[in-house]
Amino acid sequence: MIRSEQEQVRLGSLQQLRDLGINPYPAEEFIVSHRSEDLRDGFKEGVEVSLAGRMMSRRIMGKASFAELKDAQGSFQLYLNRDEICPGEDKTLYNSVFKKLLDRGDFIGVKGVTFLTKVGEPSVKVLEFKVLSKAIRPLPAVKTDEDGNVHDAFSDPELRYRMRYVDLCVNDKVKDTFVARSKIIRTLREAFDNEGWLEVDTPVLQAIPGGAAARPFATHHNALDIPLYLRIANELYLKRLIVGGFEGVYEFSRNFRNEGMDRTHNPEFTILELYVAYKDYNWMMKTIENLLGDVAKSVHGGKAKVVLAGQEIDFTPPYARITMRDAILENASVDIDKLDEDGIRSACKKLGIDVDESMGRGKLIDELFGEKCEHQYIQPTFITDYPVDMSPLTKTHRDKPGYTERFELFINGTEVANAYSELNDPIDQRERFESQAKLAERGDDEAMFIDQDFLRSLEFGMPPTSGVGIGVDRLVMMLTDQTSIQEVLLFPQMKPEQF
RNA sequence: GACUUGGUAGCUCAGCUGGUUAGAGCAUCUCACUUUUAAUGAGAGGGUCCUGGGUUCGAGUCCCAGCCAGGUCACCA
Repeated sequence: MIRSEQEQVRLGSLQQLRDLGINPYPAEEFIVSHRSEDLRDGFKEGVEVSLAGRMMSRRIMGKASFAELKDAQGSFQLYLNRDEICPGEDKTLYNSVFKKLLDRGDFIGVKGVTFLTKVGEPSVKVLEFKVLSKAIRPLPAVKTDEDGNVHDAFSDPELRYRMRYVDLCVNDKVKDTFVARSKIIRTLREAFDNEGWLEVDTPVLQAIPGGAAARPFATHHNALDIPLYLRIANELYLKRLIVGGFEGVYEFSRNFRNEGMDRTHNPEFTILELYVAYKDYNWMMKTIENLLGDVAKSVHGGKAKVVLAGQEIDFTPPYARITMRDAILENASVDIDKLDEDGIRSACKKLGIDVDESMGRGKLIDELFGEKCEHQYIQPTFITDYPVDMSPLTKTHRDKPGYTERFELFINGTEVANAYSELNDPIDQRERFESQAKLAERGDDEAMFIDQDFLRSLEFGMPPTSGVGIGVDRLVMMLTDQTSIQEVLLFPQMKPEQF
């Protein structure tokens, strides 16, 4: 293996540490008394502390030095004085070990006493230090000046995503994004648990990849000798649990779709699915807008207004509600209620939308909405009442024939949530699956598979239920002002690197 | 999948119509420096110019093919 100059120097230092009897990778615990931010809060001088972390920078001034020690909370300044580190004649520990053999990026543990420097910087005067782990590769040397400008940022997206560990070490804002992601998920989970809804785990490996229309990843089970698929959705399993008597179930579901990748799509992604018995989609709209208002506040210090791509998004409920028919009427001047399938098809063609004969009425309406409407909805907006043939798992509308009780939530022109009054009529559900099968014959490769066991479960009776799926990754993007899904996934999908 | 932009030192980037030994800042190494904080001063080393072909007296630069990434589009109800 070819090593760079800097790596060779570090490997040499590693050997010299060993020659001095210092284990660069010790096994024993290092007791930490404080972490950086805790120590800074209510800082007092003269406190004995022990800290551990990564040494991010050093300023050596002859017989004294300063260093930045970075832990999970932040950074803290260390002060080292030769004669306090080495009270006797032997100055090796300071002159050789600290000044020569340690490098930026090494983990060290220190024991010392807190004090304020001349310029008032809270610091630890180090009396003892210990090598905890030697780094062989140099971290990028990112520096921030007194005005907060970042110099020589580690910014190449390919390197950042492939080596997220380095990204997290040197780009503090990256860590903040993932802390926010965790907080968003925790806030959602706490809200559901407070309602008494049950968090469940359902199969990731499925024999029939149902609940959505998407190309699955296929695999094979050797012992059973059958094909299995990574789930594209978990919806049909959660409904079986409502049949089984749970009145509220939810799952943070990692789903897998074998499709294109772009700024808002990764092959694996997380959907929060929630199903609550005896509720309808009107109740779900209220629930979702209140929930997202609270989630926004939880990550923005009590404020429900967030900035996303330079625009302010207000998560304060209530959110605008508009039917799909009215949305299309407003944005494309087409009244879908007055047109049959062929009428809508020719309206699409006039608007320059690419359509073909395999598309049914619902699919045509969906194209029309996707092309002309959805990008208009920047502030949180519920689009309601979708055509029945695009929504094979949704209850028909209580008083609008041909439509369903479904809504999607759009924020910043992107779909964030999709919810229904769930279809619980087993006869109707069977017919819907059959018409999906007909669409498939007609050439629609996104039509759903028929899941006979799911139909059987409905025949045992499912209470009226409302369900929702929330795109967790997209929600995190919107609450952390990120425009790429890769920025909210710790390890976004990449082509394998050649070593 | 299509189009497009890019790939040069550990990191961030220059490198003109092809022309001596490929540059800068930070980082690294050596020396100095006992309160600095983008520490400072002096000096030094460090390169598969993404890979493979081609054109040419001569290629980081031009051409072809490939690899990887970003962006846009398609796809993803």
